[in-house]
Amino acid sequence: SVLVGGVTVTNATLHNEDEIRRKDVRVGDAVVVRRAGDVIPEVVRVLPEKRPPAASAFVMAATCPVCGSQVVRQQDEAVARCSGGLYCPAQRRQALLHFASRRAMDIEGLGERLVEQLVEHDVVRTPADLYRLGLLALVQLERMAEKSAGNLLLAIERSRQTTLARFIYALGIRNVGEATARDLARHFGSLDRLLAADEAQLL
DNA sequence: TGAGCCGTCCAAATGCGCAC
DNA sequence: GTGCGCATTTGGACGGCTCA
Repeated sequence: SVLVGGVTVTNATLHNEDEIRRKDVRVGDAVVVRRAGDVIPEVVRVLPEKRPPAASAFVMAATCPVCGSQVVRQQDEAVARCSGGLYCPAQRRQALLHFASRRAMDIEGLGERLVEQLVEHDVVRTPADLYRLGLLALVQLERMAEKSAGNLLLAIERSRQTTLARFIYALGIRNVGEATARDLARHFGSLDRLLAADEAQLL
């Protein structure tokens, strides 16, 4: 951690692998960090005069550190992704977090720590599993007593009453954000018609 | 009861794909 | 080329809750 403008910074973004190469950032380098906006810390440049002799170049991992699946980077894309899909616990966690987020299904109380536990204990594998959760399973978890468990179950129940647009957005399909989800919902009108359109496309 | 934990929200910047 | 939408990044404030 370092102090930048009176704020402790523990991590700073470098955007992607290409950016690391463009700025020639190596492991062990001293760097200049600036705050973009209120809080976002950004690595601006390297201080070459402070580079340790043993500084090594960054090498992107070939396999996912969580599930061991191959790391794939499509041609013309900047991002490298784990190819494990929902088999990968890290991807499962993020899918659940996105599903529950306020702008998606808005399940209050389902945050990072709780999702972490649900995935770790294999209680929840897909978002659909959330709707099969019971009080007994929840109160086994850390920092989850009856009050919290009850509140969470209520929030999950409430989320059943949602809009088609929110549901589509909650699925976490790449390149389908809120605006696209709204467009799809407006165009198809119902989930059945959307699914039917999908099947018609496959035939 | 109070300390500490947890979840949520927000800010600005940037990369990228795509439509026009 | 421009504009839009999506995704992602981090720290701090705040309210609700758990637990010793």
